[in-house]
Amino acid sequence: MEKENPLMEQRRKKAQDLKAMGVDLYPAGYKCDLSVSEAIERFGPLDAQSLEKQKERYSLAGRIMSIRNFGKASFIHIKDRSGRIQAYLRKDKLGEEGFRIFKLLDIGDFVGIKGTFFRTRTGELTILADEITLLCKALRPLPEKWHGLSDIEIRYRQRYLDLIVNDKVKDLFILRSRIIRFIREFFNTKGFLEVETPMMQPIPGGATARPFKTYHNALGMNLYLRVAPELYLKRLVIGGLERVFEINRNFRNEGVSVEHNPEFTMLEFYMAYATYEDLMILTEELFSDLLQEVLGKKVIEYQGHSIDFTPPWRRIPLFEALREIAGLREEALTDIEAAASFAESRDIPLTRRDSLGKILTKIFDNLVEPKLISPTFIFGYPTEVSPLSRRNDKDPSLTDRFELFVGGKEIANAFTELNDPDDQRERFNQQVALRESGDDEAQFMDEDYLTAMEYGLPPTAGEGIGIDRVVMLLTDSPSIRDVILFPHMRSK
RNA sequence: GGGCCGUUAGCUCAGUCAGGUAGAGCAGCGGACUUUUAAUCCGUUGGCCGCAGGUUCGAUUCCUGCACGGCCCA
Repeated sequence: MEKENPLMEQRRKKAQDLKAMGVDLYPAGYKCDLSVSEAIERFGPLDAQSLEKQKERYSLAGRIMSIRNFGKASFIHIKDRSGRIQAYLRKDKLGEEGFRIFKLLDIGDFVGIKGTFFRTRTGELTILADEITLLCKALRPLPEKWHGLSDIEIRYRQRYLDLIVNDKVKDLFILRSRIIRFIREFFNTKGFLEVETPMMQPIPGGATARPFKTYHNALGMNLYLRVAPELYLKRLVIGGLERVFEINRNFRNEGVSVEHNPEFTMLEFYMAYATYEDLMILTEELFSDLLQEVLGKKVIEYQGHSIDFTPPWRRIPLFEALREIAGLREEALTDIEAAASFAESRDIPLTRRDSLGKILTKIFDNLVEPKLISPTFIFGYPTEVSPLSRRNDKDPSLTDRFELFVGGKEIANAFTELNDPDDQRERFNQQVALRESGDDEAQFMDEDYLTAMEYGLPPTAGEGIGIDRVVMLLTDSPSIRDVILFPHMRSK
């Protein structure tokens, strides 16, 4: 157990004194007449004279955030979920004993306050307390009032302190919640059914990523935390649900960075009878409505860039982007040697087993992706890197797939689904071959999914959108850790 | 995994270049103060200087290793 610092000893002493006076340090509940914002809404518009006439008493509750003492009177600010408000405590109003109890309270304690509202000399709406009730004694001191809490490590590890002290952090997570609520409503309105599919899967599929492994004792089997819900959602489309979506966590066993957390929130949705081109239009509508709803505008500022989401967005074939933006010569698109030497000339590291598609992907990630600031659909991905996507009718070496890039980040991945079970089997076989040659991100053979597919997956298009990255964009956050309440950290 | 940077009081930070046993503001504690709001004024407590070694008469400071964090790269 950690040694208590002197500040905590003093607080414990005060707690003892309060207890000795018969004060309950941790009472159950408190009846609040108003939240802080309701109080401000109701009494904020009134001037000093009209407030004088209001004789009704109201109760509020919150955490003490500051105390300014004046001998026989004090000003404090208390904060609840909705805001902060000042309270004025006077010895002649609280009484001898009430004031003595108040003097034993600290910043960080929760209190209930009952009284009437008035306006101070400087015009601030304030509750004049005639009763103060301790609701919870805090034994540890809060971070400092002026500089607040800025140590990034403490902010992430003890997010509750960050939330108490940094109002902007609270606002950000409220916005995150509104974003997710809007997305949910958007899909519900369009006739999509929200579903939940397994987080623990016997065969991890649906994405090119390394899974976390776990073990089920009673069943005596290995399970994997899902890297994507994709194959289960498509089983539901086979089952006739036709329009489904899921907003939930995916787990990928990879390093952490400003753009990666091992568990992250993904939206996936599937729409029968649609194509990936229909999804481009749907995605434009989703974002443009989302921004209008939660920000009231369609243009955002992200890390110094102004980004306009007004549709339509740019659509660039992958190979054209590689030529025009990365500066790759035409022949390197089909010649692995030329592509590899181009990559090496730009200091892009390759491994020996990298296929042409992999090399082109790496060139894209390094040279094109960072430059795609305004919303851009890149489409026409090679079949070999798209094992679940339908082949393009005109060029079967490519698939009907797009990725959406905004602010130099990949935000969404979508395609017309491969629904030919024989082709799917071949693609799985290729993945298995990759895995056997040492690529532990390659996918597994999934016979159960193939069986489902043999019953008939209607023509369908599906898309995944990284929710954390969307929240990063809309809150101008440089790191994914800023938009996840409890980002993963090494244990100390 | 590699490179660079950081870790000093509850919080925010000086001090480290040039080694001599640690400072400020806020918070806390004591005192004055019944309309303040970073309240003010007087006084004052508080530190394994991330951890472990090494060099040295002496290390928060120099060296090495480790831990945790940040950024960049893989």
